[in-house]
Amino acid sequence: MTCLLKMRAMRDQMSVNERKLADFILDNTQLLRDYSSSQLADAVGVSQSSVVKFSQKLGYRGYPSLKLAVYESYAGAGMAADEEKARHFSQSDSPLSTLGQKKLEVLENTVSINEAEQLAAAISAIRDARCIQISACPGSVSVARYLTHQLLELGCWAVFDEGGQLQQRIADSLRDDDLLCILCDFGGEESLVEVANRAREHGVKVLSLTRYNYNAASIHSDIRLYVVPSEDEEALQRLLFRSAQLHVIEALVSGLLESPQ
Amino acid sequence: MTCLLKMRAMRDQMSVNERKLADFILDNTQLLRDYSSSQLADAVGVSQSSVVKFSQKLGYRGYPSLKLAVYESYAGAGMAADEEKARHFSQSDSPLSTLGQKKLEVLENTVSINEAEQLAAAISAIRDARCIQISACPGSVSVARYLTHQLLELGCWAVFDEGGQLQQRIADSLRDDDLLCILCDFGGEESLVEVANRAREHGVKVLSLTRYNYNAASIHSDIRLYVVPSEDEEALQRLLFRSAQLHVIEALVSGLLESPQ
DNA sequence: TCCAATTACGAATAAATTATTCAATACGAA
DNA sequence: TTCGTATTGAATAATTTATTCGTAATTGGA
Repeated sequence: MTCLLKMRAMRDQMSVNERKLADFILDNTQLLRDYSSSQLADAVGVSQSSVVKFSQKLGYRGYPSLKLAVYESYAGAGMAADEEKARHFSQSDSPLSTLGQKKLEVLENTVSINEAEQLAAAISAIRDARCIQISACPGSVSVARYLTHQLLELGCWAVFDEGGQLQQRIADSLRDDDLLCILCDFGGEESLVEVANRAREHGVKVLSLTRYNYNAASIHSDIRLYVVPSEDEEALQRLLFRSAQLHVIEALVSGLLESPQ
Repeated sequence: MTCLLKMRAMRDQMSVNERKLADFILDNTQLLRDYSSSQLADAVGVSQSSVVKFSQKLGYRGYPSLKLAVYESYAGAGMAADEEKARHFSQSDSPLSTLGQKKLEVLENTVSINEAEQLAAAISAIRDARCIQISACPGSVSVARYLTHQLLELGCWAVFDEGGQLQQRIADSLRDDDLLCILCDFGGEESLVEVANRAREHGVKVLSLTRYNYNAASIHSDIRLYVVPSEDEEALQRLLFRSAQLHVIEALVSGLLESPQ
């Protein structure tokens, strides 16, 4: 900030050419980036040596130093506020970055809604379980598969009934040191609630990851994790929803990595 | 961020002197501020011309450009990244938020490394393809499955050979209006490159999503998407890698949602 | 108003920095 | 091994930056 400020402050006590330079730089700060001393001189209409002397008068060793100082100054000021986005998620119309914005929002909400103790409970439940059954509503099948894969990779005995026809049978064979994971969006899915209830009768622990609202699946669970859906158009909302589910799952996996056994 | 990232990513395929330079710059980024090309050359122990050539090889006009880019990169990292992340995900220390930190970093890097035009090309390639074969190295199988599922849900004719034994056969039956998607981490996987080459002989377009470096799979592709790996301990790195892959895939899906048919 | 005395300015030039050429050498694939 | 390619640094060209110096403009008194 200092450099540009200094220029503004001294503007009044400057000579004609110096003021021309100062004004130009203050108005076209970002142009300086790729101007050499003589280019700047031409642009302003002064001699190249004046540019150098101007730099030195402001206390810099020469033109390159001034240039850098101006750049620092500009970056410091502009970044924090408006230009930061542009720089940060550089090409702002790339699908990656626009999605990134929304995703960030959803993930933030998801982070803030889940209580640390529920997560911790989920992690130790998974770690301590003998077998893990995973059940999902149609919209979360791909996420469920992903979870299953990750758990198997970690050495957990996880099973996911792709079609859903065997859900009840598998649940019936669970024991009290097993875990049932339910993934769904609304949490109203009849069959899932049914499975959860039957499992609980056997003393099986139930973990649910659902949309954040008052729903049947969540109510009938011992451990409750949530996802906060976005407010976008339906298809995109589903995408973001799964993304957030995946985020929670990644958190579980990373928790398991940190505290193995 | 891009410049320093690029250096890190390319480090492995650099020549001796180039690597020396890269290492020095990565380790002493802030020193560069007041080093001339020959000072840097002396500090590293190479010739001044090597410094210039290094700059040019990385895509800059010359040493001053590189210097500025490094400076931007460094400043950008210091401000935007750190501060912003702190603001967003700092509330608690639950597994969700600590993971969030790292994840954000990886995603940011991934966003900044992928060119918008490559993404756009990927999206239209998927949209226009008659059939899409998906092939993946072991570490990316779960991601590949996820991608397959999403594409099927969008009505794209996608197929993924789980075990990998049929890869070649399926590839051979692709036509020139088809697409082959390759997902892998290092991109060296023999069989995948082989599949890509055979497919290309049939005029099939190849899209790759690999770790950001100079790798065989990427080279033999028409459309190249990348993921920038983190520097964490291995298991976590893999987790984050997949997460970033998923992010790119989500971007593709969201792109397809926006421009259907 | 006029006259030093100081300051500002730019052309010319010196100095420094950066970029290119080129020849020697190292490296890899055949 | 051999050929072709890539890497490297010394020499040098080109560009950029800094200084010198002479002239012009400005200031501040008589």
